Amino acid sequence: MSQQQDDAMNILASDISVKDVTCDHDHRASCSNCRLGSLCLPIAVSTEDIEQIDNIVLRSRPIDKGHHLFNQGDNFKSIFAVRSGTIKTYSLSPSGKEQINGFYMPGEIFGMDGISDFSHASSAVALERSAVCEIPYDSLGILSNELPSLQRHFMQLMSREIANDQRLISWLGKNSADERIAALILSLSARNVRRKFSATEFRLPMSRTDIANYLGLTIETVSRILSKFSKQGVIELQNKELKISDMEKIREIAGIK
Amino acid sequence: MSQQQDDAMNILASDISVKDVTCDHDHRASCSNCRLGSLCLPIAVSTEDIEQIDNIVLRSRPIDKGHHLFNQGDNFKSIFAVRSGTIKTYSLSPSGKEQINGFYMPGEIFGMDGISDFSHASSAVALERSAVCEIPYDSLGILSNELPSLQRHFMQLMSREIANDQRLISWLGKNSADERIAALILSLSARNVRRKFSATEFRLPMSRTDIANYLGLTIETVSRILSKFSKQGVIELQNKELKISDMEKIREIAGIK
DNA sequence: TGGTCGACTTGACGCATATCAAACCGACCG
DNA sequence: CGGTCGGTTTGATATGCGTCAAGTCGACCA
Repeated sequence: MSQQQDDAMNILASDISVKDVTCDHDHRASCSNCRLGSLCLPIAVSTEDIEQIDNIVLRSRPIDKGHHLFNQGDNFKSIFAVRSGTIKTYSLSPSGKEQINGFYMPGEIFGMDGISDFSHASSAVALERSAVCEIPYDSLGILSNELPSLQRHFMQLMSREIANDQRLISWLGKNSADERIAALILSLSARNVRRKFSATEFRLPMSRTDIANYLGLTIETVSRILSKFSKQGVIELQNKELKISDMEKIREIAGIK
Repeated sequence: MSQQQDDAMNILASDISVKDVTCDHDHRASCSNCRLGSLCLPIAVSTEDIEQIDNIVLRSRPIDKGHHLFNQGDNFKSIFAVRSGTIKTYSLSPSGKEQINGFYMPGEIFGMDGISDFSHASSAVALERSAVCEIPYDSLGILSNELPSLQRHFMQLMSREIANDQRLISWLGKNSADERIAALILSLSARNVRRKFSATEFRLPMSRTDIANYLGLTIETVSRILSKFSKQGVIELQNKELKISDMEKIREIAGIK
């Protein structure tokens, strides 16, 4: 593996936070100087407005791998933005089966499924050491009244979540295991690009089990298909370090997504 | 089939609109006297507020079966509420395959996937003669500033859409064809109940092809399973007229949803 | 150094669902 | 009345993925 790749991986895995968060309550980072700003905040929001937002956002100390931000059924108080690391959300069916609803990476917002009935419909857990910003929903509502652009932005965020979910529904419904996995790889790649990292080399932050669960497959199938892709030369994979060797081919497998 | 059932079917199929909409521009029906009011409007909204909402809502003449309300890629202007009939939304993959995203019945809201980038991510078509209320998004934004409860309600609606989609993701990912079909039947039944109609006898407003597409199955599998359910005596089915004979059994098949 | 454990890989086999093909049925039309 | 057509049902066969089982690899620890 190249040094350049190592660098990209390290940046991806640890991102902004690692040095910032060594103190218990890190209030130094703010929305205005956050490197993710334009991803998570409305572009339309002016500098003064950002300061107001800053005032309501709570910044947590780092969340260790495996620790929960909230659990299914908890009272809904806040939505969250990922600052570093990866968060997965999942729900348990009445019979106790886990279903992963999404993976959230830096700059992405989650927890919006709790708004409708003031109780979280899913649980959120850190897949690696992560940091998040917590945005209390009450404060957000009040602030939205003063900042129409903020309100619009949140509608847009929720709308995007809806569109994303519906795209996932399409994949799951009628695509083969090959297509699903290729599509996931492309999704991770695109989100990496959005954060100005490599489109072709990154670390899979989740386990094979999580990938399988998310895509509605078994872990064996995921493993087999990743091996097949490797043998075909479209990817290179060592543990969780992924390199896309043939982007065109991946797109083709995914159905030109 | 009983007379009572016939009545229920007719009401379900035609609902409020048929007599109202024979004139070209029907402005008589209003949110305040709409029988669906409490389903689609915020319960918290007061009577005076409803009048304000009334002012921004456009009521369309009936949409004939097969006609579109909007197409994928169209500029986003409004969201819609179903007054009568059934609307399906679907998107086309780059390769041209259709994927149905949802079926919307009276009192339900759709079109919210267009907010994020001002362009509809899906198309909406009437499965039968239907009527809808169109709510211009601009007016809604302005009005929301004056009516905080309206804004909250819309956040809730979108949140519910997210939660619904995520539930669908769970079904599609890891459930058998039997479970999917049983779950769809239960969903239709529950939505009927919500509108104060029969839980056990109603008309399937969509074709077998649509059911198959929505659930990620083939039409043959859908047909076979519906036949099997009939033979087992858990449902009775003649064309699109459905009667649930053994609700417990359906729940059991669906996995106690 | 060797041992254990969890995450992952690989192989053999079976089943659920897709695919292919044909027949049925009601609606509409000449 | 017969003919055609779209939507649906039913049957025979193929296959993709799940299931079960065994094996590999790396991390951690005594």
